[in-house]
Amino acid sequence: MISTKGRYAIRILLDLAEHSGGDFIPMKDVAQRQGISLKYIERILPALKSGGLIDSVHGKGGGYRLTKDPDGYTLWEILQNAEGDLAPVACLRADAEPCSRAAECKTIAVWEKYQSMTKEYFSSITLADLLDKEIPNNYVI
Amino acid sequence: MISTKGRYAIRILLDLAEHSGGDFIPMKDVAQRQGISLKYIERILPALKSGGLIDSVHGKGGGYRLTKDPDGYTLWEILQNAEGDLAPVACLRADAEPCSRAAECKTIAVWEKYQSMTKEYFSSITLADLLDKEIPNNYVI
DNA sequence: TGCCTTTCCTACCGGATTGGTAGTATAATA
DNA sequence: TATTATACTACCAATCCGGTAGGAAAGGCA
Repeated sequence: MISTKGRYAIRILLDLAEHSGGDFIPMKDVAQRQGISLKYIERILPALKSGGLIDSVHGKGGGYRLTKDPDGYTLWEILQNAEGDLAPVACLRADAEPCSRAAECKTIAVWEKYQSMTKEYFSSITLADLLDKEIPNNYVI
Repeated sequence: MISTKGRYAIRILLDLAEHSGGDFIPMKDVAQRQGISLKYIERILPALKSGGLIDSVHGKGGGYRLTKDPDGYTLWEILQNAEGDLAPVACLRADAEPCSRAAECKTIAVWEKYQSMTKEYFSSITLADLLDKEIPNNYVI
């Protein structure tokens, strides 16, 4: 299951895309807008920064900024950076020890295909796609 | 991620499909063949029984038995019974409390589509499909 | 009746992960 | 040097994972 880390990462980057315009945005503002604690945001961002998705400057006037245009970010790369591995089963994780039953395993192909489907799906969606999805005020369920 | 519960459930049902032929099979045998502890198997099976996927008899000559032909079991129904909910994010779980940001959520549609893709994929595969997947002895990677 | 086999049920347990919070250090600016 | 913001580290409660343990209950058989 995709945890809050991955979901918040997407929301934070979306917020930056909406409010930045090239400036550095302090996370204090994002935290307030998104209703996520500043402290928790601070724990999520380092992974995104070390992945090159954002850069930052300290001090007054500082904050974070996207390094690319919104259509340059796929959900797949955001989730990979925020969550680490996104494997459907333990034996397909990058750090998995080799399985002794691999030779006779009848299900591994099922998981592998699911994994590649997952990668394809999230790779097909960019931040820019989500930016368009503003829901009108008069939207009624 | 799909845990051992779901994966073992598939392996156990596959084992029953291969070795049953209508008889009740004691889990002692399945445990030995599959290399899973009997005690752990005993914790997985009640969910499958209450879901109607298998039935059982006590005592000598007893054990478990499939209630349908192998092509009547989709991986989806097996996983649902063994794992419970298979939602990609917390807010799509059956027991989720309503999200206060739902109205402005730009990502919910992404998760919903992923969930339905997942359901479709695992619903398209039956136990019988996996039975055929015997890997020949001379198979070389 | 008693014994054996097998399912069924409940409790426990160590380790990892999740979803945070707290405190402080460090960098940059004014 | 005061302020603002990121960066880093430690801690914490709750839950989940992957089991183990001990027995109770049901059914078959001698």
